[in-house]
Amino acid sequence: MNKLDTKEYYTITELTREFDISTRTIRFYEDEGLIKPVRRGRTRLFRPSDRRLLKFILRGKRLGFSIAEIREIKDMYKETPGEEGQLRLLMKKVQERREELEQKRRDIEETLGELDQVDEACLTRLAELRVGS
Amino acid sequence: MNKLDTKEYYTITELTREFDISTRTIRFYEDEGLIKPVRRGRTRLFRPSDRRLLKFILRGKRLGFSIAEIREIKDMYKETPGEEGQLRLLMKKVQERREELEQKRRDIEETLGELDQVDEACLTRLAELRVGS
DNA sequence: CGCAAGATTTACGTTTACGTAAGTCTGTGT
DNA sequence: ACACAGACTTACGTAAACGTAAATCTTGCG
Repeated sequence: MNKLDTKEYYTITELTREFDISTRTIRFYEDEGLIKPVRRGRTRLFRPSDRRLLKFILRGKRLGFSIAEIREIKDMYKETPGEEGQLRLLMKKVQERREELEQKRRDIEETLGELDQVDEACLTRLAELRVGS
Repeated sequence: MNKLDTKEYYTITELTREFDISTRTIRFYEDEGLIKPVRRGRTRLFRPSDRRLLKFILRGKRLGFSIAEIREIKDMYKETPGEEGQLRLLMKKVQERREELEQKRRDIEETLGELDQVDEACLTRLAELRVGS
């Protein structure tokens, strides 16, 4: 279906180039148990699912989450638990993360607003220079 | 005008309590040149502007920015430069940060969407349990 | 066959952002 | 006068997230 997702396997360097990260970083994530590529001999082979996971990790990093937090969030996607207590616990965690993300979103809006002000001040100043202040 | 912002000075512990951080953290930010509280003897006195700056720093941290990045962003607010070249440079930096923040925002939306899915799956599962799956 | 390219493991090094003593100093209440 | 709370400096310690170097291993190509 999707050309980008139909490739059987990716090599580690393909991924480092696509995402602009080092091999060390990818291997580190594997050490941390976040990715589990298959092997041909000693060589790692990354499936599309591994690639998606890597994307997920990097997205988390951009949002300032630690490896531990990314692991926790990843675990929430694992499988819906069967027992009610576990379900409630999971929903609680989901809610916490949601609130955290909503806070981040507010932080972003505020910061963007401030940047807009800087930008406007710059434009004003530029106009002044044109006229000759 | 604003009660929360009319206090002349805040002590370091007042701020640690308000923002739930340690004195070490605040002093560290001062060492990094981000805050410059005045002194009465050796004791630090934080003005409302220092408090706002601290808020700004913590907001940056929540968004995953490093101290160095926060410093850079803070410097963008400093004063609108007079020279055209500097103005263009500043506007370029502003634009870069803006794009970065917009990326973070997209990341947040995606993550929130996924969390919603988890939540829904939980609710479905709960309903099944009620009926007796 | 031989070698350069790209993969691997092992392991020590480094930066960032504080944590955590240890020892002082100072103002305030009793 | 004295203790005690709260602030300070100095400085070593640490967890997280990789960077980097060294020493193999494998494999396709001329």
